[in-house]
Amino acid sequence: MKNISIKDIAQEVGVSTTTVSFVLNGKAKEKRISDDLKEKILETATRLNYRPNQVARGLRTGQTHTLGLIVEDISNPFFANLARFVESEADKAGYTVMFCSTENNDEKATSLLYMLRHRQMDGFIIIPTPGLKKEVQSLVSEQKPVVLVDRYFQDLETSYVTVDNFKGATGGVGLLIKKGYKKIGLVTVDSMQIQMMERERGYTVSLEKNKIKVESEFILRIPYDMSYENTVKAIEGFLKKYIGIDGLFFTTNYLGVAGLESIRSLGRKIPGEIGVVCFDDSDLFRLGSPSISVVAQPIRAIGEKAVDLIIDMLASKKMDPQKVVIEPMIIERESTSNKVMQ
Amino acid sequence: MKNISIKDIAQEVGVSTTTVSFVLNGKAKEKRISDDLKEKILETATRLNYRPNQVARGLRTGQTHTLGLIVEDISNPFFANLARFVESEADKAGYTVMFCSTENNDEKATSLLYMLRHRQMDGFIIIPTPGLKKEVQSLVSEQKPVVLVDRYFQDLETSYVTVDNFKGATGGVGLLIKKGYKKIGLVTVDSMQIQMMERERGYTVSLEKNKIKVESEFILRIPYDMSYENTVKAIEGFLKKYIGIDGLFFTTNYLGVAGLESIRSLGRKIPGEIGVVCFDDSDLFRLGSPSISVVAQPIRAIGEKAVDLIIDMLASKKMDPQKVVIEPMIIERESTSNKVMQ
DNA sequence: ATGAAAGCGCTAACAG
DNA sequence: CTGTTAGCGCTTTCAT
Repeated sequence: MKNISIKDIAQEVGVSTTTVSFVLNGKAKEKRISDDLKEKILETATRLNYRPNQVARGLRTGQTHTLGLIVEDISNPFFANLARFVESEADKAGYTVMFCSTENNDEKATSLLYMLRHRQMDGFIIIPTPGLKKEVQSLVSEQKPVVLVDRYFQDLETSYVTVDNFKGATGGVGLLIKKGYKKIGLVTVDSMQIQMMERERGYTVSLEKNKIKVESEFILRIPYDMSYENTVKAIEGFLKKYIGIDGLFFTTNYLGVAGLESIRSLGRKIPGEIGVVCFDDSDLFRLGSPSISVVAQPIRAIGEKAVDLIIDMLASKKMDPQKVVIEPMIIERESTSNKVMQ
Repeated sequence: MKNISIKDIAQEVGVSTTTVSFVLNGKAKEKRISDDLKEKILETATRLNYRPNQVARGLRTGQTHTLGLIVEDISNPFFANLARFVESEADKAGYTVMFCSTENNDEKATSLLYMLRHRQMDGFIIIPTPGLKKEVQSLVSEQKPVVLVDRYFQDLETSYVTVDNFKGATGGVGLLIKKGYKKIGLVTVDSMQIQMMERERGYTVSLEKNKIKVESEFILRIPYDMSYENTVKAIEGFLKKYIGIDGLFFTTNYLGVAGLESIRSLGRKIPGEIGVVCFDDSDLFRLGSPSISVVAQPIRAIGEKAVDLIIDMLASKKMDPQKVVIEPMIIERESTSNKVMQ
């Protein structure tokens, strides 16, 4: 059974494809096509089970009604949730989303971006890898709708949606300090990307404000591509080396997960021996025992805002950079009970 | 800056678009185009930064090199991981994937499937909703490459990839029995879908084989669309009503998560007062305290197999139904320590 | 060894 | 009120 086209309908009804196209695109009124004919065309389309070929339409109109979403890793709960909200918000506006994961690899990201461009995406929502600046740059200079999410490039004028990373980290570390933890370590990604730098800055400033000396050995930087097992080992080694550490701030979810595994395997007690706060929330942090205090990102708001910005750009044809910063939420749980209480 | 097309290259070099197309598609040899010309065309294409328009190519060739993946909920870790493996396996074969979530809603699934068809996907990997049989049926009868995953329709001949749900459930419940738990409850989805029916059958048969009477009140069925909060409450009520229950088998990950929350809020101890096994693995189950024994699905194998089946169909044009059943893994953890040991 | 031309399915300016 | 026609960018048959 071959796909039936607008031509088949035209033939069946005995009119031209133009007329059919007009009716099908709701321009019957505008083009003053008789109601009788309109009905007949509509009825025939339904009867033949007509499905417009979006590829052809895309070629003709230059609009595919598809958005490209480039994330770091679709299996990471943060990005998986983001994807879900992006998908449903885009759907409301009649757009579909094409997802891809970069694994934070520049080459992969670049080729993914090319691929999406070849496929004529109408807009791009991108969690950029560190070296993607040039590619994003060219997208912007070609006036394509782009919104960066989670991170951005400081010296590149683009729209972006991100959480206030500095404030989140300050709040998270502040919570540990408030509860009496004094020797607080930081476990972060070995990356110069803005979101991580800001979280680290939040950590540093929070300590300084509380007159706690910042010890650079208390900062552990894990390369992004380190395996899960090695990450667990690295954190174990770190904790064994700096016995004095009584609190830990993780700058992202998967580091927190690995950290919990390390702490458990060392047999240390949370919060008795070590207080813990992690950036990003998850089932494990919420329901694990003990539950883990977190800096939670309002993922729904981030995803919806990113889509809304793109849709606005598409509608208005104005690409002026919009910078949206959303407030994170500090959620206090068992992992930061008062230190003195222990 | 407008996108440059094959025509621009032809003009620049001073040949026809045909020649350019041949060279670009690696048919230079076959068409015996001179090496000089070939080089010149290639060089010009690179210099002008030519990017083929895949929409146009798709219209012409009828192949979009895109697969549609319809999952239940992209934010569920099982599906998020599946998506990731599907994506990377498809990428190896030069295909891109378009993801959509149905939320197990028939209408949404139907319209998503239409949408993907309009966009001329070359193949479909589908986690079907209960009422999607007709749509899948028509896909199959139109000789489109389709693979169902996680579940399938018993009276519809299609390719599918699924785990051995019966065996997994038997093993999971068997583990509880082996450890001395006698009054085992089942928390499942109120659904007639095959994967859930098989898991329930595994539960029943496992009890029967061990001469334990199956009490229908010990089976709690939660509607798919019940909110998380209400699910937690329902499980709490269930546990309060049937005090005798000393073991619980959850047929899917999100029910397990809700169940842990219920058990925690009732203050019951795992495994002291209640043993727990859940279908599907996650960070929470692996790292929570206590850790939870699970029936884990080899997600990577499932995703890769599904893609391979589609790619084979595409290559061979043979759509014969392939039925792949993969072995689940029983992972024993703290939540099923010997009952007598407590 | 290379090019002309048709056509994939759809839209829209222009004609009438 | 409806039809003719050109064309989106690409592939491919047929001709030369």
